[in-house]
Amino acid sequence: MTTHASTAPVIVWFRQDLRINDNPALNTAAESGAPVIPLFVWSPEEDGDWEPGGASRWWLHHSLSRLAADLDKLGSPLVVKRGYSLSILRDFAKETGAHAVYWNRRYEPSTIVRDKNIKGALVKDGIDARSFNGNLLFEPWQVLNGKNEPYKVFTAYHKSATNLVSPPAPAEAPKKLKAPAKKIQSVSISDLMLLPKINWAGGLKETWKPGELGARENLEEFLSGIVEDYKTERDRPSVVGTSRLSPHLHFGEISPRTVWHAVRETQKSSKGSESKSTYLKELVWREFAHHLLYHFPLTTSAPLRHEFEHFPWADDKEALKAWQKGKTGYPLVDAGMRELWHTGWMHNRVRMVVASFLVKDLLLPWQWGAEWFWDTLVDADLANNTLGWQWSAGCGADAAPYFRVFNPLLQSKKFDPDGKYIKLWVPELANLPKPWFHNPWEAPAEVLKESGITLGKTYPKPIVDHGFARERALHAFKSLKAVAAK
DNA sequence: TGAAATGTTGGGGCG
DNA sequence: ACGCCCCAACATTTC
Repeated sequence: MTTHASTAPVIVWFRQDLRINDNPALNTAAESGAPVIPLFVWSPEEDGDWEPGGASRWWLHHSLSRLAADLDKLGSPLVVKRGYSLSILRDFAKETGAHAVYWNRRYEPSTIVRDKNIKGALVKDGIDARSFNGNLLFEPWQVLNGKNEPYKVFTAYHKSATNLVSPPAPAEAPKKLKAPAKKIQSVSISDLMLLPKINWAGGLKETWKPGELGARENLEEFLSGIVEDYKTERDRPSVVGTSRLSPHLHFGEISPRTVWHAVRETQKSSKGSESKSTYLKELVWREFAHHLLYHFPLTTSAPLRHEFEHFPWADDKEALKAWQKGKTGYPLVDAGMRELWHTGWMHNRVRMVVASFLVKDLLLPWQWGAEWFWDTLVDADLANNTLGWQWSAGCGADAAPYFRVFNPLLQSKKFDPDGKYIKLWVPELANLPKPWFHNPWEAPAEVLKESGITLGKTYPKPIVDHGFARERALHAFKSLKAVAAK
């Protein structure tokens, strides 16, 4: 095959690396001097229980369009296909005479199995099938403790990982790509039917710019000042105090190496060094999530701590619905759930609050929350989503102890003191004066009347009393310990 | 990356 | 001047 290397094309199989910068698979292909065929295969069935949800599909549609435009400019258009990855890759390699297929790794359990299988089949066909690390700072198998086992505690993982390797500097995009000699059949991105049939994506469109350029812009804006106060401002949902890179990182529109090095670079020269370290640590949390998913693949649906299999979860679909719709009667919770529904994203501080509320106040299974987030988040990511929910439920690695129950009222007063966030997303409370927008159920009758609010009509009464719910949750947890002791 | 309950301390009012 | 009490502020423990 090496004899054909300059004329036989290389297929670059795009997946969750929808960018042309710092893309090892693409760069290796371009540097080989051979014609490069960029390929995307839409095969959601292969994601098993975790087919991309509605918000993710919307994002993917737009991200693919941007990638296609960038690849056009580089000289070799994106080929889009629909079907089973294995048969498409084999047939397509045959059809084009490709001698190689390159891709960047993904780490979801079902993807790993699939990709291993594909690699084996392609190699059997005599094809140079190679995978690269384009999506992580540290490979999950690189970071192990003294006993050669995966870390289960973040601080230990963080220390070990950052001591072990310093992430390589990002590589630039290829200047141009050699196109294959023959024109190649492709379906159009619209044919993949990724966009919703009913147009509910208006809020997403207002909020986001999918694609590599949008990712760059968010990074630039973050670096131009926000990052310096990240440590404190990241906790205030009414403020743009975070990088808002999560969906871009999920789809690989920007590499974690790029973000890591950009932040490190400014850390040398300007202020906010502590805040920048805090941010870098968050990037390592993302790594930790992938590390855990790789080593504990069952945790997408089962608790890592087995005693939680016996947890007495409630089975209340009405309560779930109230939570999903942002009608729990707790303004901060409702604001978060409505922000999610409207924008496909939720501020991280509020994610912790709504997750705690679902799991501890409503006693509903964390898996229900994970599924809802999966469908509604534009940054839905199996590793991060799994870690987040297991952490909130107290059943995961390095999880918040179960008795750590967030008080939605205190969180609201602490992090949204002026109610800006609440009033943005729960406009029916807009006229309520301080402090009653935090806790309308405790507001004097005349205040409610003046603000045009009738509890139970214009805004719900709390669906559960937090004080009672907290005791109930602690009691449920105690029963679990009793079972575990037997 | 929690919150509530309980314990401790120390300043000030007051007899 | 002194002891007592109250209570806010802070610290520690517990869930």
